[in-house]
Amino acid sequence: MPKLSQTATRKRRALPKAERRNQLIRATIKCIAKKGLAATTMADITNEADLSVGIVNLHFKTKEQLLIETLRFVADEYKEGFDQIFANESMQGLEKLKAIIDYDFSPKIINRNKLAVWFAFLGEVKARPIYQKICAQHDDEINREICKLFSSLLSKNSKRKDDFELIASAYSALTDGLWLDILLSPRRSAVEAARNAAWQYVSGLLD
Amino acid sequence: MPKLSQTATRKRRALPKAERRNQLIRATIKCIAKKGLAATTMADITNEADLSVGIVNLHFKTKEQLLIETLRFVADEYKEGFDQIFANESMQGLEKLKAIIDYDFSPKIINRNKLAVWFAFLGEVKARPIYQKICAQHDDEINREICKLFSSLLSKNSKRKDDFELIASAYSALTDGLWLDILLSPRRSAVEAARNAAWQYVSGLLD
DNA sequence: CTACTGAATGAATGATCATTCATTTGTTAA
DNA sequence: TTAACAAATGAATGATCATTCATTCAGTAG
Repeated sequence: MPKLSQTATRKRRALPKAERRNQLIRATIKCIAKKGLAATTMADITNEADLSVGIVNLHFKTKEQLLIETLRFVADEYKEGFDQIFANESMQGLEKLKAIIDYDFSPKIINRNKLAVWFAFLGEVKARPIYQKICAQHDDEINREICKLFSSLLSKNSKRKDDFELIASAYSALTDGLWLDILLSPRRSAVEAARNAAWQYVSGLLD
Repeated sequence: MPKLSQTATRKRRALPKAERRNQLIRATIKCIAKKGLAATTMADITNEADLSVGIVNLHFKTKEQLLIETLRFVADEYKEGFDQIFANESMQGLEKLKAIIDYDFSPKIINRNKLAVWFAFLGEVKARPIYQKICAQHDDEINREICKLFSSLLSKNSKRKDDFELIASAYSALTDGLWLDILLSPRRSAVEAARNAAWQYVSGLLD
């Protein structure tokens, strides 16, 4: 039985469920970036959110569930911005690819906390099929779009027109690798250099 | 006080220290690949090695130390093979780069357990400076060599000769991204495709 | 104001796990 | 053969942590 009246400085306010869940997910992202996936405890997360320990089990059934939804949150956020660009029919071909590159290295995506979360989960993928599934779902759709884009971009390039699938996966791998680079060595210049590297790869293909 | 005589089926044999340490590191690699870095316990590791729980603290002071040396093991192993190729003076320029690509996608390096270990640690880098340091140490040296290589390869290419640093980091990022790809979707064809993608990138630069 | 609802709290619980160390066993030098 | 040493064992310990749930409290309908 809890003590009767603590000197509780905490203000209690009921928030819409969706907002509480978001608040907890944001706290989880911060904690994973700060302490790592392995070392992040429920107490860390609820402290970061300035809430009580019991609350995770109220809004998410378990810690595992919170982690899964945190991964989904990060993945969905990326995909949403990506889809917006692809849905924009006023852009075509190279212009669209340029927009994707700008997006991939914009402050919205290049956020060290979120990059840390993304790679923390990727690192557990072999052991946790559920993480694998969440990542793969988006990757497949993205890959299909990128493939289409390169297919049309290269259709007039007799030398490379048949390699569009290989090129699309190289492009995606390059982006992943550059993100990892930024996470590992957060030099001020790294983001600009990464964007240039991605752009140079693409423009080199289209000579 | 331990019980006096179990029906112990385990054979006890003193092994040279270095061999026991290697045995434990190999078991750690297997466990991290199977259960993930977060979920791997000392009991898992010592079970996998068919040894008793106390042995890790005998040969490595703590679990953390074992993990650090496991990361170092994987990193060193890669670097050793890389250095061998670079030290071979009978290869030059493009031939050497081709050898590096072959090495990067050879069975020695493309081992899903080791890839899983590598990315598991990378995912914790932001939270654990020591992991960062171990990875960065090799990366810097490797990057310097790759830079030199591209610098000489591109020296006669007036269009790209000044971009060799950008190109070298794109090349390294591409390799990392392709490894990640292989870890995530272990299709039978992925390794061949990855090698081709890397090679295509390089040959595209040299037209 | 009162009663009701359900969000939020946090002490308590029980499970898991790294680490310790007294004891056992293999190895080797005398 | 034996004594001395070092390697290995694994039960016990204590720390950490996720989860539970009785209780508290804020908001609201009547």
